[in-house]
Amino acid sequence: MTLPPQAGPSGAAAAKLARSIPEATVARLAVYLRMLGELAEQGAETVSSEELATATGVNSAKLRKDLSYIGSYGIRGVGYEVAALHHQIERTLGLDHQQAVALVGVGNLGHALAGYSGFGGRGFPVAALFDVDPDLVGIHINGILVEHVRDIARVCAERGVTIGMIATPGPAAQAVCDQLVRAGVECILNFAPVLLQVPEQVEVRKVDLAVELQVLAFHVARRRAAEAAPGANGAHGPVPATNGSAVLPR
Amino acid sequence: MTLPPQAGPSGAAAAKLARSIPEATVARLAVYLRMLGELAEQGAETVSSEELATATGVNSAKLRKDLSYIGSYGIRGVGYEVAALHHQIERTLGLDHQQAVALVGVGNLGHALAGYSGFGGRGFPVAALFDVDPDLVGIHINGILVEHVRDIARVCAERGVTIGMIATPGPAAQAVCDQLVRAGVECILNFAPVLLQVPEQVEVRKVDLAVELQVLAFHVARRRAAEAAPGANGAHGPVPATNGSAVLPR
DNA sequence: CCATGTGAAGGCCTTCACAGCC
DNA sequence: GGCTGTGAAGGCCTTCACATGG
Repeated sequence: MTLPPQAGPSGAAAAKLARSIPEATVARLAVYLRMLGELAEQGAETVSSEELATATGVNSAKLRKDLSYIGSYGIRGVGYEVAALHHQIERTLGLDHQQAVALVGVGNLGHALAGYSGFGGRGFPVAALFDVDPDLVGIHINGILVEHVRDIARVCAERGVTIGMIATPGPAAQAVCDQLVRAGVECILNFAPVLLQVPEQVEVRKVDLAVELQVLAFHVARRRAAEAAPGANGAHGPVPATNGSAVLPR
Repeated sequence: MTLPPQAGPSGAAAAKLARSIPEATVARLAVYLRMLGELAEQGAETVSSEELATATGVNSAKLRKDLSYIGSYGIRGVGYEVAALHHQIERTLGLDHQQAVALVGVGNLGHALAGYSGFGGRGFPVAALFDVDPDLVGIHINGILVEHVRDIARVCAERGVTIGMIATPGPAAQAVCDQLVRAGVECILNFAPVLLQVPEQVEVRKVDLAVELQVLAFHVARRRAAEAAPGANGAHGPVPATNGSAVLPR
């Protein structure tokens, strides 16, 4: 939001990236990208904003505005060329280069993440696994060796890891985070229920499953309250397609 | 900010819940709640908005405004009583009643979620597990029997399930969702990478791990572009604690 | 004609700044 | 004196509506 990324000017491969794409838009671009992949598989050549918007659950005007941030790749009167748009979004999201991911903490959740095909299949090969538990260090998960947390710096540097995922218990998370930062990791996806302290240049996103459930619990409670008190306003008002947001900043 | 919260009218157990708490606030209340729990364990009696805000990574004014939606439980010149505030937030989020959760899909991710202690420990006991795989149906995970998806309606009704979690592959998700809805589930947490079609009264939140990584990848790419082009603005501008949001509405 | 791309309006949320109360 | 609670201002994002162009 500060920091207008200043387009890569010189050369034929001038990256668009014109000026700061809103965070909300970036998240949706990833969603559009997946749907475009599916459409391509189905043999579609073009999509209209209306179609793509409906398929991904957004308003078509919003979709067009989102796409306008990455340039004008639509054809008026026709729509968007599926393959070209797919390619442009990939470029914008930086998915034209693979990004090696390191996962720290292969307990319950971490083990599942290590085996999650949604990562490697989408350009995020899990390049390293770490834990402190002697029972885990040395084993292989999905063909990847689990190494000791103390080797984070060396291993991440060797394998060019750019993204770290933390799935340790809360109390261990900050120390692990510090290690990752020291190893030069620029972005961290944090599953531990703690606020990570990082230098400004490091980007953190937090996924908090307990918070997700609590937000849902709130909606259950709200509905019950509305049913119990039919008073005043006709309180059965439909859920207004609220915009959930539980991935918190650092 | 319409309608000043109007204290509980009739009866002792008058539900507060005045009028629509912003969605963003609800998510943060859950975060405050966890921190209040930790503070209570450490023996703290009161916290100031400044302390609680710093500990949870938000602005203190925002925190006070958030708390103002659930009523005035602070003491001017002092702060908030930890135990009382904890209790009020629990009430607001509907955590004073346990909510039974059903999890459909105990493959990779689902298996981890079934064993995730962060749920049961926070008032969300996993009351049922479902899958279609004959190798999985019949086994126990964490002491819970895996049942066949075809029994969703009966089992959920029997056990009073109010929240469903879908961790199936994408193509299976919609059918499972329909089953859960038929079983009377009001809220769904969806880990499958598809847009679920539900009746208005059902609330869906989506957690999409691939999207999370793609958003981070974007930031890596952005930073690289900025480094490659030292032009114009002194582009090392710090990442401004962006507000990630990747849990999407239905 | 039909669908994109976009200025302008509107809404929600955050931040400021200070009055009010302990 | 210190900290809460909140009107007001500001910013980001969404939505509308239409000019633009294939």
